[in-house]
Amino acid sequence: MTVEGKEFIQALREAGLKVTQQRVALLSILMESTDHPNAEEIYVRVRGLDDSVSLATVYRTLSTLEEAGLVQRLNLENEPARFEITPAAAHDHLVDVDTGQVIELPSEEMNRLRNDIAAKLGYEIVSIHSFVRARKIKTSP
Amino acid sequence: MTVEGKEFIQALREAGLKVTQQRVALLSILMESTDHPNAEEIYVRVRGLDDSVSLATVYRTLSTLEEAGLVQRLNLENEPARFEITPAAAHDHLVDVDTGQVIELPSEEMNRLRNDIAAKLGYEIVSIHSFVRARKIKTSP
DNA sequence: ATTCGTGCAAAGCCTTTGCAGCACA
DNA sequence: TGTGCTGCAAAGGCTTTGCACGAAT
Repeated sequence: MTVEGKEFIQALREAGLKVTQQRVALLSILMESTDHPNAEEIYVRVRGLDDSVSLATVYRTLSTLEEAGLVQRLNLENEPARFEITPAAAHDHLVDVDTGQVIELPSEEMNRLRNDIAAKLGYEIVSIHSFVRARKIKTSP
Repeated sequence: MTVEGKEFIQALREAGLKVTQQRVALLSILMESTDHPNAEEIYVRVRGLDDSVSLATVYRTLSTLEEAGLVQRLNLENEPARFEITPAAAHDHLVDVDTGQVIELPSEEMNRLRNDIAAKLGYEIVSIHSFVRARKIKTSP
């Protein structure tokens, strides 16, 4: 399930979830965030829209939305989980080891290859959780 | 840095680490484990060899060895981290969503492709952290 | 009117850390 | 002998949960 524009209100209904102001606020924030924020960061941003939202609800909502397939969780290392709206096409992530910045790595070829490998073992992929830690290559100074 | 046989004693020295019985015990256990155990499981197994080892040391040693490149940490979802001896060739993992079993997915093509993608963005890969959650395909019942 | 979702505060789980003593180099 | 490592127990960080109230259907 993918979400675009403000269609997430309908997406919530389709998932059998109540459309609460907290969920709308959280999804709005997540839609306009491109930096893969963690729960705490989402919490702060959401409170800019609706200062009644609690951190517990942020966590609960993120889990609920993840289960509904609207949101994807990134488990990087040595830091709290980050989140993004489920992208139209699955993609890997690149984490810059020096800056911590997260870059998306869309690649159909990658997805195809992964599916093939799994299929050969008799599996169908449910979800992908992939990131590389990488460093900027120094171009001769 | 890769470890084979009982060469890990030398590997420890090369890393500038003391060769303690706790580290030897832990590495021995990890070498003979193919199921990607977590810290608690490693702890139990290590105590079979040396019942003086504490859980704190297991955690500390795993972190130390990871930093030295001898051990690799797998951060799956909703479960404690799992560990493996750093494999000769990097590989992805497949997690069976029904059984929890972890299967290794070696693929040179995958690694090559990933390197190319990173290189095009001006990055060199430091480490790969990739797994898919997947389900066995039902062959016509 | 029900049911589901929320806020608050407390608890939980995995992991790390301070300190004093011990083992390896 | 000196430095690094360990065990113990306590603390820490992120996340979940019990409960009573409130909001969405």
